[in-house]
Amino acid sequence: MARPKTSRPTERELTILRILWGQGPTTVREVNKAMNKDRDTGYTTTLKLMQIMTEKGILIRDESQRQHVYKPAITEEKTQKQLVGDLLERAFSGSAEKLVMRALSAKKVSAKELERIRKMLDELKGA
Amino acid sequence: MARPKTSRPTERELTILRILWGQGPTTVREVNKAMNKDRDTGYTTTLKLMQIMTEKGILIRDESQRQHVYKPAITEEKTQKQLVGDLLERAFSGSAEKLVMRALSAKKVSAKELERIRKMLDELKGA
DNA sequence: AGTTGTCAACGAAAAAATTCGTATTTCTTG
DNA sequence: CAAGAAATACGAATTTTTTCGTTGACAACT
Repeated sequence: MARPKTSRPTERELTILRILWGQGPTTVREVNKAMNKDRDTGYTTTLKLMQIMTEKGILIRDESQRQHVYKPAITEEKTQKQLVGDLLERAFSGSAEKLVMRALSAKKVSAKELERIRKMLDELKGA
Repeated sequence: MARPKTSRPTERELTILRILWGQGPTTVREVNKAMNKDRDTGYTTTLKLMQIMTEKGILIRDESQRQHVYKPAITEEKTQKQLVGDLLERAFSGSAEKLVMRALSAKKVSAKELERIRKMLDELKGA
């Protein structure tokens, strides 16, 4: 009777998406190879995950070759926006300020990056 | 044969944590009441979740009263930092800049908040 | 043609997360 | 004290997520 309804990618699905974002459209074998740098994962496990993701509409499959080629159905940008927006509500009750604060405390950020973030703030303010 | 150990709270566990952060230490009944504003949830379901969370060490239970009183075992700050740090790695390959950018595009943020975020950046730069 | 290697399809099973019914304990009130 | 209310404990069922073994298709090579 478990009943989640969010269309959020699961843990392993996100791993696959991250690999596809990094490498562009590719085959199960390549994804599985990248997967194994993180954690031992059987080939058929990766295959099954990607088949399920295709059924769910998370991936798109090109079957014109014997080795099917997969790519995300939704852009990296949209997925990331959805994920961070979701965390914003679920863990920060909607406070972007707090989320940003925690993010910057969780990870050391270079001065250069800080500068770019500041520029982004300026642009947002202008708009 | 599913996932290994993740020290990350699950979906429902996070819902409960958020309620406890907002209300302070409280009883199962109160948590369940708040829970039902989001989604229909039986009392025993909430109870069971909180019992499991106590076993896991996520919550601390005060049994001195008949109505046990629960509170988070870890601070809101640490949990949030862990969650956002985790998302940072899993979905943004460690780029805090990108995460902040997506966060600010996912949610409209007031000028006042933007100003406070800027101040935070200044302090980080100083340090 | 037979062997070998690679790949997708399928089904099943294990693990984790979620849900709730029932039993039991404890308190309250008449 | 008895009866009912309210709370916790226990156990099990259900759903989702993750994993992989097995099979069959297909191609390349001998």
